[in-house]
Amino acid sequence: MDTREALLNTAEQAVRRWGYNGFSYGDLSTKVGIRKASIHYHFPKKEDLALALIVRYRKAVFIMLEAIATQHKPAGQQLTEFINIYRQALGGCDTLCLCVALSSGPDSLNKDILSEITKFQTEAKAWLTSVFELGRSDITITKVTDPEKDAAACLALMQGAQLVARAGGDIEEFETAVAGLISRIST
Amino acid sequence: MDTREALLNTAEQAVRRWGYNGFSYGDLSTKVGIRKASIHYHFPKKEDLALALIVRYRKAVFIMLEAIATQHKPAGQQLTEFINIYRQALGGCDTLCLCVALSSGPDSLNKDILSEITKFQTEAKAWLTSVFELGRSDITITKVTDPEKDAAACLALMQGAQLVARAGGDIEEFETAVAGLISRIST
DNA sequence: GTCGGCCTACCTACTGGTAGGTATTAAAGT
DNA sequence: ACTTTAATACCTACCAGTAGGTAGGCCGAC
Repeated sequence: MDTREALLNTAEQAVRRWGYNGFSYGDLSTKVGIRKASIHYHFPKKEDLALALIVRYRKAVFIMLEAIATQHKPAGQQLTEFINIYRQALGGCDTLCLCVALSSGPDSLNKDILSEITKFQTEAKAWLTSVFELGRSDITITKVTDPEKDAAACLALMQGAQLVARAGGDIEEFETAVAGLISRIST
Repeated sequence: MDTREALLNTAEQAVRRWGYNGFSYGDLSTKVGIRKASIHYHFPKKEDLALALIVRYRKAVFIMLEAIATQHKPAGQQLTEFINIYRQALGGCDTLCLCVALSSGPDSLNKDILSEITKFQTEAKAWLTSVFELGRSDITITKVTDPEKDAAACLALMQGAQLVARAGGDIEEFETAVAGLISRIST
């Protein structure tokens, strides 16, 4: 397997579980089976790794979202699939969306990483906005008045629901929190 | 000033800015003007400090919530004040609700702290549930069907909105995210 | 004379990061 | 064909800094 990719995969798991400060080059080295110093060959600074991580993550998510959009399903169904992404990202209530995990402690994060997080959120809101717009016209999402605000609220709800569910260790908390949104989807 | 309280105040600011790993006894010692080792006299382990922190925070918040509840204002107004608490907790977009800050990286957090977070969220949801129940009967909150789910969604929305706003560094992101909820409040 | 509250001095573990060396491979020069 | 060069991908050994935490002493107040 590609070492670089193995490093990214391992680091991603760690960050989504414990946040940016929750992993070290030392941890990575034992888990990937490579000496600590060798990691610096692939990612000179920890920030480089983090940046590569979130760029990869953002692209991966938006490949998924574009795939959903190009199928031209009803808006309600697209929204359901969006919620599913966040539900699945929770795993066994011990992982978060990488963006949520990183945006919670942006102390150690430099400008580039922070702007990547912002970019992720901007793109997500844009995608959601068009879904809510579609939902208003194809009537598969009810009570849509301002798609942009709905999109912002939806994204915040997903992130918050992940946080609450993870803290409680119970995915049911996620379900309860998003139930209201789901009930607006009409088949 | 009471040293113990000064430690808690300083630590709280730090945690709300940078999370649990974002402060150290070394930081505290310089900021409070006490030697590092002396902090261990007040809080033998860092976990002890964190626990004291969140217990104090939870109690403080619920004194505020009870104060709001006992005034017996319309539900819409109570909800507005709840939102205000979270808005103010954001500060200049560099602080979070202590619970949000802590629940984002629960690696280093032991059982006691985690159960305090859960307790906070349970109590918050209970408070919100009764507000939404009231809102349904006094008709100051619209579209209330399931108060419990509304409460869970509301709490998640607040936490998520804080996260998004903090990452973007713009309080307008908070406003946009909660606009939909606010629009359900009828005067 | 005991105890609260603080101190100095120190410890181990670990952090991210650097310096410099070593196989292996592939291309380039003659 | 044979050598040289260079890049890749790793290594050992080390660094300064910081983390949380401990041992034991000092001193004023009751």
